[in-house]
Amino acid sequence: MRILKYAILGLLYNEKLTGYDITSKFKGPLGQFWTAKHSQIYPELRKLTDEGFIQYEVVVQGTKLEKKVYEITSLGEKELSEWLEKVERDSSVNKDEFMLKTYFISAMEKEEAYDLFNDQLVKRKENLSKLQKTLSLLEEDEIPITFSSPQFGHYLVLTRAIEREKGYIVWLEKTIDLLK
Amino acid sequence: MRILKYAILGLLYNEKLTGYDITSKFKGPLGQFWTAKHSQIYPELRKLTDEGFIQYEVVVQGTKLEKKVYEITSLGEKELSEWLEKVERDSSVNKDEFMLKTYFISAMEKEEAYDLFNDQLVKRKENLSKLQKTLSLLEEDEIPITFSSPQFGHYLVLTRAIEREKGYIVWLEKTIDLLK
DNA sequence: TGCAGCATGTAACGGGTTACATGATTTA
DNA sequence: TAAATCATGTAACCCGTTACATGCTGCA
Repeated sequence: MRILKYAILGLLYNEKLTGYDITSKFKGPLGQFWTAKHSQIYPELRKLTDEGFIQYEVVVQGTKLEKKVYEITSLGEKELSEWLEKVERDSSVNKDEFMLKTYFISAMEKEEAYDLFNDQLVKRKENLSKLQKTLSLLEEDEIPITFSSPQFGHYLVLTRAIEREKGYIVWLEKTIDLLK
Repeated sequence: MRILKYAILGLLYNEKLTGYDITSKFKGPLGQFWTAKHSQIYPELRKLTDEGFIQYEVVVQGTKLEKKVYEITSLGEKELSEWLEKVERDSSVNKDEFMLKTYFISAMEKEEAYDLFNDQLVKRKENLSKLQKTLSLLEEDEIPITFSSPQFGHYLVLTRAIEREKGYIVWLEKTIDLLK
């Protein structure tokens, strides 16, 4: 129920951002666990502004380009806190089309399944190395990663995403062996 | 794009099922990676019937209760195969509300974060033990798990779900240690 | 006989994607 | 100067959830 609302409030908790910036954030590590397209973000920003959870300032870039720089209001911070405190009653299912296909593996030719699993293995490895590069960059910064630094959440999400990919890869390799 | 369509076709590949049966399937291990409510399933069954991918037979249960038992047509099998062969160009994001909150951990009180992580740990452990019980039952059956037995997909999905939960739990425990 | 589970549907609404649409700025 | 990127919006459509609505069957 309107989780995007909280994602935006959370992003604005630490810094002022434009709609475009928010869209970009979902292309980084955060995007491993939540995403939204700009076509969803702009109407949501409008709505949050109307509700008083955020406000914006028009900043002129160059000579003509007007951009809206959003910041969270105290009302918005309160709203964010309430969501953060609340435990979810039922964690939503992680839909995975590849695993759905796997469930129906008996309807495939063995060779076909082999190809499909190898393709998935390549993709997962690509994602893993991308994530590992991001982690290296984060660790290079030398900024100590402590609780209550905005880096901390970033770091936790990255390590979780990396471990998740590693686990997926191990399982894929094990399964590919069974298909030989 | 209409993945539920293929989920239903896949389920009907091995056995004849009613709408209710299909709904039940999503409550089992398959539901770890894909789900749908009956309110989505019945209209989809209607659509697939109109498209000629499935057909049904009315069976009377007891004295009055008429149920529709669906089976896949050869056209449906062809459609299913095409989907199974095709590699996904972009694997969809696994949305995870808990990880979204984690990204914003710097906006939480330490104690609050601690409670949240412990709650998640309990939930994940519960899910893990449920999955492990299901795996035991599957292995008790003594039916050899070979490629092209419908059990194989079931087995693969279960082992993947179990490994996924284990990885999540390890990460949660590691993070809880950091919060002490 | 009462209750859990079997069985099937529809309606309203909200979430999310794809496509349409436009224009400015920065950098190679 | 061309291309990539920054920047913002809308419209149509599909997917999915919640809620509404009904009735039968099997078992304790």
